[in-house]
Amino acid sequence: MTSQAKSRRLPEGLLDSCVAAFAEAGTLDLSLDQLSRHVGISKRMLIHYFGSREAIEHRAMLRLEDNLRAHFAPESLPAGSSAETAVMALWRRATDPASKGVLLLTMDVSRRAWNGSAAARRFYREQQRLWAALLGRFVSDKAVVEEILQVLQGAAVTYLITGDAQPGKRSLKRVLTTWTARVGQEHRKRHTR
Amino acid sequence: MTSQAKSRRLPEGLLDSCVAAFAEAGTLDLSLDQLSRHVGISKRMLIHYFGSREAIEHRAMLRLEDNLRAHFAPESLPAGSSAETAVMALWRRATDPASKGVLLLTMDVSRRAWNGSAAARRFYREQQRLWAALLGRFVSDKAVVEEILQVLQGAAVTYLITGDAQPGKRSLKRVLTTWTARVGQEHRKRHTR
DNA sequence: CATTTCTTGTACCATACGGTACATGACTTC
DNA sequence: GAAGTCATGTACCGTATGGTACAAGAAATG
Repeated sequence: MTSQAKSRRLPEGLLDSCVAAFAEAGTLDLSLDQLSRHVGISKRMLIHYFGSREAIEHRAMLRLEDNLRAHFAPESLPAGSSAETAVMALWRRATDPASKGVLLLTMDVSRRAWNGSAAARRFYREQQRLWAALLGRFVSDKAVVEEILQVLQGAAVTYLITGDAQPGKRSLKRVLTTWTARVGQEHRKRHTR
Repeated sequence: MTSQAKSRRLPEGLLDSCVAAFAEAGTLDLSLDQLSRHVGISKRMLIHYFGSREAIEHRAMLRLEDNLRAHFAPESLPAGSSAETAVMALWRRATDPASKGVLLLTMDVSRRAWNGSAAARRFYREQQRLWAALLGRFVSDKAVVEEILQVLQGAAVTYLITGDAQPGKRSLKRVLTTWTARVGQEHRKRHTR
């Protein structure tokens, strides 16, 4: 017997309902009873379909990963836009009130990651990779991409706790403008030398 | 009857033992049974002294706040050092393996803050204020202080999850060097104009 | 010394959790 | 239509949790 002991084929939309419930709760720490109430199916059947609570969490993470990949796809950004407008668009999308639950949920997964959950760590790594690739389309300097990633994470924490998205926005803008300024400057130097 | 229903005078060192146990666990989510085992006192007596589980958490947060204030006191930094060396020293201290539990614990409090706990929110606000004041001693530009705060938080998340303190270190250094470069440049401009 | 108050251990309670046993009915397949 | 499989509800189990009842010593206080 391999790792997945048993997991029947899920009814249409069940997994999405679970992810939606988790997002609304802003955490994966929903009891099976609460979850079952939310998705309109008995706890009994949840276990029946998924096999275990852990399996629910695991599959929910995978599905969330897919959703995020679609939500933050490169194509969804205005093509050919400057780095600054692109990052600002990303930040606006991340802090969209309608997506707050999703942001909370991803932060909850991050917590599980720093608490040692292997699945959560995988999720985090993948998420970082996704964002790095996305940013890399607009920012050539890898060090700057790295810095933006750090700022984004910190800004998300600040936003979730204080409800204020402005500090993050300002910091991101600062990073981008100083970078573009420096790049332009080096350009000019190289050209006038 | 006011808010604190009952809380006897605590035995010497009890609160510190609790904070130490929380730090070792890296979270406030320790059951009373586990906590009692750690501090060598019965669960019965924990409730007796503190009044409730919630009170334990609350007082532990306050004590942790004191500890951090002492640990990151301005005097503890090399006086008259440059902004960069100061921030690097802070980062080194924050990511000291011996303090990993404390860092985990503060992040756990942050999680409680974004989950709505009023006490945790207060802790977070105070913590931000403390760091901002500390950084303000070395960095005059408030926007830069704000940015460093965001980077620090993001860097802490990255460090806790991946175990790698280098990305944070690099990003912090980047912020500082570009800032000092810009400041020096403006200085020169102003002087040579 | 008698009485009251404080301290502590043991045993317990109610609740919530993830998960299961079992029964019952529906559906398929020969 | 008999036999087996699947889907589902109800009732339950074992465990962990925060917290309490109660009793019995220990210490203070008249």
